[in-house]
Amino acid sequence: MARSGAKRTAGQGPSTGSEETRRALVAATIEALREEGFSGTSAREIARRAGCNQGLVFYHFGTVTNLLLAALDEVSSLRLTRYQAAVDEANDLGELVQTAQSVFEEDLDAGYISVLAEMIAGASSTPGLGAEVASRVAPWRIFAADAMRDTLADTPFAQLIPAEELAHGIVALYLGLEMLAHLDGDRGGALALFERARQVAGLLGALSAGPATKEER
Amino acid sequence: MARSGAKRTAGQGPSTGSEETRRALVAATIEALREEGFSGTSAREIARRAGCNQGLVFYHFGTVTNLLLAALDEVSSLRLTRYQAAVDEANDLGELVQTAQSVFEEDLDAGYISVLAEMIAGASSTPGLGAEVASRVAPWRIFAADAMRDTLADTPFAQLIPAEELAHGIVALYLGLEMLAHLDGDRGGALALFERARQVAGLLGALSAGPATKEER
DNA sequence: GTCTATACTTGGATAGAC
DNA sequence: GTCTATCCAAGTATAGAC
Repeated sequence: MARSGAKRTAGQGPSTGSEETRRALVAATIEALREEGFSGTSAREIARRAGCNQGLVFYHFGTVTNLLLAALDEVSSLRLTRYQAAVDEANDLGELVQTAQSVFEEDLDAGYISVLAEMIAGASSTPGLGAEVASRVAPWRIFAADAMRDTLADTPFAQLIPAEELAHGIVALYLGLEMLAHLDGDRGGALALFERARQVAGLLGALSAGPATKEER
Repeated sequence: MARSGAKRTAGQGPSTGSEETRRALVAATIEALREEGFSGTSAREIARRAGCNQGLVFYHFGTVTNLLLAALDEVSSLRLTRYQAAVDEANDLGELVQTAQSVFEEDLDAGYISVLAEMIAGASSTPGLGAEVASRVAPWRIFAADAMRDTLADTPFAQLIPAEELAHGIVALYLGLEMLAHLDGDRGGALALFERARQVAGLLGALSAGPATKEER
């Protein structure tokens, strides 16, 4: 709401009024990117969703573009943390795919990947934005590569295809699946693929590990 | 240029002045979508590139959105024809991947998939546009499914994963690879993947067909 | 830090001359 | 069919009051 009252703990507590507004603006930007797309995410639309005045966008972030990037930073940080936690829980390829599916559905529901997709697509329209977005997408690829490396370490696939190449493909596929699912409001196609991947992963796991079921490490 | 002179064969030849202008506008729209993105593709920007007046966008297409869709139709028709020809030439999975790679580079150079990506991303910002875009993307999936079916018909993969599911993934991957390549102006990641896919395809082909090299059908 | 008001620009769309 | 001129809405950004 960003009104004036509601004084904090006075000693500049964990979140000042200013920080509160910044946060509200970032959250509103994520929301707007997801629901209105890049070109629909104007300073006025953001402020409306944040429940504050349009001028605050410029006071706090200077330009709309900066706020868009702050939103992308927020999403990136939020999701990479979540992805890491999810991957840490997975013990084999099958579990990794299973985990990826839950996370994918979260992303779809919350529109996080929409934010990414809108920023990538929107980057063409603003000089210099492409590089900024690219530098924020890079960690996603690094994360995916690390995850691939860890999970495929002692399987024959590590020799067949390098983790970096596979990671590039995984990120691209994830992005593409999100866009298609969002486009026709139907995640069925993507979910069927995850299901199939899980099944194939189980099959491959059984083959490469031999008849032994677990604890062979 | 869309000026008045240059009379045609008088009997309403293969392209009247009107048709010429429509074509110029569509071509300019494709160009603009690729270079300026969805939000940068305004009636004025399009007219500037077409070398004609801004009002003609509305005279010929009613709204900018209609012109955008006409551009998407053009790209879709152009590329599906090309894809079909390419697939018809391929005799096995390896050749199919090889063909897909050339076509992918064409798409990247000409920006055709950028047009698709921008329209998908931009659809969020205009009510009703999503459905229009979706109906124009559907043929791509159908095409991919048919291509998969034909190529995998007598391999064990046909049993392992249905053509429709695979097709959905292929389209998503293609779209995602294009967006990433366009974002950081580097197609290396995508090309490495194609290269790897070709290699794996060769390996799988050899396995599933046995030691025989060709003409086993 | 936040709000109101406003200057300036760009874009969608139409009217009317040619 | 095409162009010029114009209206109106929406967007970015800034100034100044509170």
